[in-house]
Amino acid sequence: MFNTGSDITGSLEDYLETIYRILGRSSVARVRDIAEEMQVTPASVSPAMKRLSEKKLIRYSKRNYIELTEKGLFIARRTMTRHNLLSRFLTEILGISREQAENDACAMEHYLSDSSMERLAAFFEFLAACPELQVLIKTGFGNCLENETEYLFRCSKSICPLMVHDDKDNIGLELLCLIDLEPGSSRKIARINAAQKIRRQLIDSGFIQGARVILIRPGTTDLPFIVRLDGYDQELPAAMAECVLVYPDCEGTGENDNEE
Amino acid sequence: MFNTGSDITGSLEDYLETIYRILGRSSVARVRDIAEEMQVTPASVSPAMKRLSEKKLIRYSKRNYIELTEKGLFIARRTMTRHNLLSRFLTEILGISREQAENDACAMEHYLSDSSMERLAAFFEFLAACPELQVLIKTGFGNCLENETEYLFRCSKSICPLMVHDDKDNIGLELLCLIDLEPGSSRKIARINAAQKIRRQLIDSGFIQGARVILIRPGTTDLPFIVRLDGYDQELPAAMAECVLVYPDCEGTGENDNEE
DNA sequence: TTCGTTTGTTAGATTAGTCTAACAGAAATA
DNA sequence: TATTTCTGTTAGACTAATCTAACAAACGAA
Repeated sequence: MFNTGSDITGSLEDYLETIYRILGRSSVARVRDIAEEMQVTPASVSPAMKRLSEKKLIRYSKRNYIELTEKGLFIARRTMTRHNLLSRFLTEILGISREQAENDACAMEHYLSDSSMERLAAFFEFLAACPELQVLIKTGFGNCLENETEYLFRCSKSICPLMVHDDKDNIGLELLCLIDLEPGSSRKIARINAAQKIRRQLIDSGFIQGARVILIRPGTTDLPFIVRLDGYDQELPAAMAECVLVYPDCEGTGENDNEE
Repeated sequence: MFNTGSDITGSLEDYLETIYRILGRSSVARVRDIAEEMQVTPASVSPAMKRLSEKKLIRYSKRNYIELTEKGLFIARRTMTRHNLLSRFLTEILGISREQAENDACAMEHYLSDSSMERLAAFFEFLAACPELQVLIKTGFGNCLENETEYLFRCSKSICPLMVHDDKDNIGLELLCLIDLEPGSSRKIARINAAQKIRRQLIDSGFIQGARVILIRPGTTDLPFIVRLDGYDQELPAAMAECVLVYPDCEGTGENDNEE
């Protein structure tokens, strides 16, 4: 349905990757092994092997062992590498659980382009070359995630020794709350100051750092705020609007300007 | 084929997202607009609208305007948010071109789990709260990418003021080259010291930072090295093996230990 | 009001991927 | 050797998504 980089489908890439993985730990790969590993029936594997065989990605004659061709090996390895890179990013940088990361990576690996893959690989090399920076990111971000109950992102000297600004409660420049804006003002979101359910709801609705919001109509505890995002007006109960912190200047920090 | 988070397919999520985007900029959404935006024929859109209608994600009666239901709006927004997060990560952090990033994000957005999405959003908030760190990552990584011809990752004080180790040519601890290892030794990869084609080939083959390699048989300029990776032996011409730098100790730096 | 033009639907084909159920070949066992 | 078990294939059904070609409805303009 979507492009996969190679000229084969995501499903076939998965079959190749699975064969690769099996051959990496045992001497032969059979239909049954593949079916088991991929949680499909052998009846699904058979025709898939036929398709792979036609595309000259595996060597296979009926009821025999399965071998990867040069070309098949290449695609399998590349897919596996994408998988590893994505999975490592999710676990090592974002701190996602191994299981969830594997899940996500399994699906996304088919759609990461060559250039993105290369950059992601370079990113890990960069972090490896800068161990101090890597530690800073991991512990800093880890710290932020830990006090999830209050979900306050504070950049203090204890987290980030780079800080040049004063070690205030906040991040140096004061943030505004969405509810304090004048009607009609347009700002960029700096942070969602909420945890759990409210945080999830706001993020699902597109309230992410760097996104631009316009306050259309202020509200009260009874009357929801109306806020424009992506050119779309949506209602926001006061309890939620309170949690949206924005930059004080219209342009945001300028750092993340990705508007046209 | 793969799980999408919502209980609908990636294709239907795309339709919802497109409708959302169209309604964000104009007052009505018609079959023709959707077909044009998604580069499919109107004959493909019609049945898709029927499927969405059955799932109560849009309100649609034949030959009329298309409206999102509450539930459809929710899925559309969440998909869009995932898209934006992925696209921003690819452009802002990895420095991928906007076009390529859009492409990748378009496909991957359907498979990023809720928890990963939330973490990615938090990651941007974290960087926003630590502007110094953000600058460090962007400029540092950017610098590394720039001198692509020699593709040397050096962590010098000019890039990273955090450096506690000496400002040597290399990253503090000396790296070894794969070709200098004793046969049978197992090391983690630190960096690929090559650009362009050789770099691409090595990465495609799974030679990424943190991956474990075992030198099975040393080679010469004529005889390729044999190296084990993912339990798989592969031949590596000397010219390529020379570019693989590994950590001197068996455990790697310990930072990225993701072996079982 | 009538006739193009635009817009949307339907029919029918195709591809990919999955399943269950039935069958076939090979290996193991009695 | 005969029979049972394991393994793999095939047939047939189904779903999702796309296309082309033909048709139908609505709109606009003369």
